[in-house]
Amino acid sequence: MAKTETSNPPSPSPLSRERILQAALRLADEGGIEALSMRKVAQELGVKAMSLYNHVASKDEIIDGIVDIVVGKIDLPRVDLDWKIAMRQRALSAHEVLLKHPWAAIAIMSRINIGPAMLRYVDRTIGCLREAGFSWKMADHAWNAIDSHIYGFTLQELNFPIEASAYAETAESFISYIPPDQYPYMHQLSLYIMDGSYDGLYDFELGLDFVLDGLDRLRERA
Amino acid sequence: MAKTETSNPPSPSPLSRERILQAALRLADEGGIEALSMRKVAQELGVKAMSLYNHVASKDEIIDGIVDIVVGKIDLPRVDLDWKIAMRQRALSAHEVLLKHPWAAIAIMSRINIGPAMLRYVDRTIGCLREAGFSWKMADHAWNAIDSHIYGFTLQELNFPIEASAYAETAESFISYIPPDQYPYMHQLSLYIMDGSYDGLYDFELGLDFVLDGLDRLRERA
DNA sequence: TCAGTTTAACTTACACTGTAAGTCTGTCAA
DNA sequence: TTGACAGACTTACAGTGTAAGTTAAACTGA
Repeated sequence: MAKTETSNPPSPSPLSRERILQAALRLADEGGIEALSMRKVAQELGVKAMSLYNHVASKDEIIDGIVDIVVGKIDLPRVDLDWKIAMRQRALSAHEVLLKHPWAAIAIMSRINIGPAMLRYVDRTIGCLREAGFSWKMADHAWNAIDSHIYGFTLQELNFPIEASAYAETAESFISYIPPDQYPYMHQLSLYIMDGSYDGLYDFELGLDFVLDGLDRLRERA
Repeated sequence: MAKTETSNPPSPSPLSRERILQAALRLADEGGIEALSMRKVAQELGVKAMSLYNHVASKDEIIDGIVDIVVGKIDLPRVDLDWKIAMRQRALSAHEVLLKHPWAAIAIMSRINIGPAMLRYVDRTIGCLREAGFSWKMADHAWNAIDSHIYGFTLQELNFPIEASAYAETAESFISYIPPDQYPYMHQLSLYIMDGSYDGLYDFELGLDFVLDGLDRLRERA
């Protein structure tokens, strides 16, 4: 007899670690990481929860996996460029990627991640700084200072609306919690944001340049 | 008849929002925020879970409450000091407090917090900067840049051992994940940490000063 | 003093979570 | 044809937050 057409792919779409991670990533992007459950991932793939365990060891492994996928989207620093330009590009790319996956920054900061993309990312960063003349110790400190700004800034940003127009609205809805007699400065600032004389948006590059310039002076002194 | 001795305090230790928050804070400090459940908090107080709802609206309100308690422990910036000194003291105090309550940094960064301690903390910070001559907009940006460093640095730090000796051990346990051919720079750096030629500890004040110095130059230029 | 109201505890129940453990079925090699 | 195995399945358990209803004690006004 002729073989059935199912013999090539044993099922219309066989489960795999890759397909599970993609589905989980989709769910996290849509509803945040707290919307991620084994049952929902399974449902997304037309399968029961326990079937996932044939391909991944645990939910933690799934989260580690999608974190590494996201980290893999960050542009690696180019060693052929001036270190400051390379670090700036890397930071801007990281900032952009983390905004696209709002759950990711916290996931990265609250767990130890040693996926391949993360290791490559850190290795290239330290390498770029080392080649620029930083000592091992200073390269390590520089990387830490830059990333402190990337993650700290982005996390603060994610707690607030990104759009300037929404910002004025948000200020308006919060102003009732900020009586002028108790919190005079915050009250005043909120008024400025509400009447549009200031968009309230922060500038990622401002703090980034403070750090990069400081590192530059340190490098020249050495 | 004489009144029973229970008439003064109706029970040996009546439940209250305050007592609930203290118990929750204790639990979070001991086992992290994921160890915090309504049932465990209740048990800690010799009571059943649902009784807590007579005093707090939800688990979220408890978390908001303990976050605000922790924020309240941070030294407020003193307006009578030079802004840079005041901001440095505030940052060091925040860093110290966040290390004492390792769950708090993430809780602060991943939720909108408008408790009284937080409002006072932000108000005094903006006020201090405003009195130092920053415009409203620049005061806002300055506050954001400084806090990006505080939270970003502390969160990275919390994922790693604080003790120098533990650092070398940690490097040793992770080195097998870092083959030298794939991650040459990280491998090298790990070796330096393992053999003790570098303690691997980061310096909170390094990045902090980059930000403060950058802000200072901005202020002088205005 | 007694009835009525209020407070704050209680129990029960529901829908959800991650995952340990065991079962069934279809494909392939020998 | 048979045995192995992979990969799906079901069931079950201990945990979660909290909606809903109940009970018992304490305070209040007549």
